[in-house]
Amino acid sequence: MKIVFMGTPDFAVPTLQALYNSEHEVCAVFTQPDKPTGRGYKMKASPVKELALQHGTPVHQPESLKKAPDIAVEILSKYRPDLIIVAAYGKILPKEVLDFPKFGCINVHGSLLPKYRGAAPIQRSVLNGDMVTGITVMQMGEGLDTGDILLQSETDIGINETSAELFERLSQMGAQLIVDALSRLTELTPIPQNDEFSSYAPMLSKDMCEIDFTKDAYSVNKHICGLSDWPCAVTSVRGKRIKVYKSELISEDEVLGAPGQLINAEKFIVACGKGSVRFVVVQAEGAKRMSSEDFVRGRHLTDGEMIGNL
RNA sequence: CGCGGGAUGGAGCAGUUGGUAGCUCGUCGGGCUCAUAACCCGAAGGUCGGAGGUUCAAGUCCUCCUCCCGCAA
Repeated sequence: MKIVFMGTPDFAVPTLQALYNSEHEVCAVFTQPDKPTGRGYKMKASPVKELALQHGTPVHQPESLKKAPDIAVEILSKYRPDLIIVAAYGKILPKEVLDFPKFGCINVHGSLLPKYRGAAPIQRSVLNGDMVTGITVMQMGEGLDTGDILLQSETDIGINETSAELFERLSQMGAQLIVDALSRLTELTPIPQNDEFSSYAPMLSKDMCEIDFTKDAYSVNKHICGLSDWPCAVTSVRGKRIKVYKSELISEDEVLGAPGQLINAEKFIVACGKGSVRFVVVQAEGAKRMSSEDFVRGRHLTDGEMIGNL
């Protein structure tokens, strides 16, 4: 089949790679426009664009499909795809595009729909402390992640698993599930989503990053896991901000100290409202990401010291 | 040319008004111990990111460069 692929971030890369490895033909790729980003505002291409360029696939980066559906259709007319596959593209597809290919548009989504429709399904599932999540492959409709479900695959979320780690796993699962779906596309029966059980997973923002140690240890741990790698949970040590990339749940029920108190400086274990967590990977301002052992070593932290809220 | 912090033995940090480089850990050797990631004794290991400059003297001051990071997008 001739396929047009639409996607942007790392999550979409394994799926695109799987398509390149398949017998299908990726005739064009759509991705978000390059953006000035990082220090110095250098222009940066999306991960999907990088992969597409390596394979010499034509890349299109329209600002909006919805505002100019005629242009989108004009581009698609050049390729005449049988199918469009969408993975975290980040733009709304207008009806004209959805209806263009013979087999319509198929989307890979990082949650068990109808749960967690929207931008940040993976992080939200971690933040909320869910035990299970998964991948949904669906036929796209006009609403936001509301299309009929073709295939789903579940996976457990590890107790200390970060969003970044889950991202990696789910992106591989997504690629596999798309390949499955393609191989038996005509046999699959689309199942409508039950809107009653739907929920929305809004984008993450930086104002939610501060760690609240008055919460129980399970929640604090999930807060840290859910926000890693980005935007990343933050707290402060001796008046300086630190990011916490990875943590471990140490204990859950006992009250071990004031919330935010270091109960084991050497191991970087911090008391929460109930229970405690251990910081595993942290990063100070101006410094590299490092293990908490290294961080603690140079700073000579002491037991009983308070973390956060400075 | 968005704002700002940093680069010091293998790792993480300190280094005061410029005067021969310290700390915690690791490594190696030895000791204690039934034993240990524990404890004791000892040792090795640094062109202080790079290039210039000021000075009797520069990790410390000035200039340029490279790399890393925080904020903001």
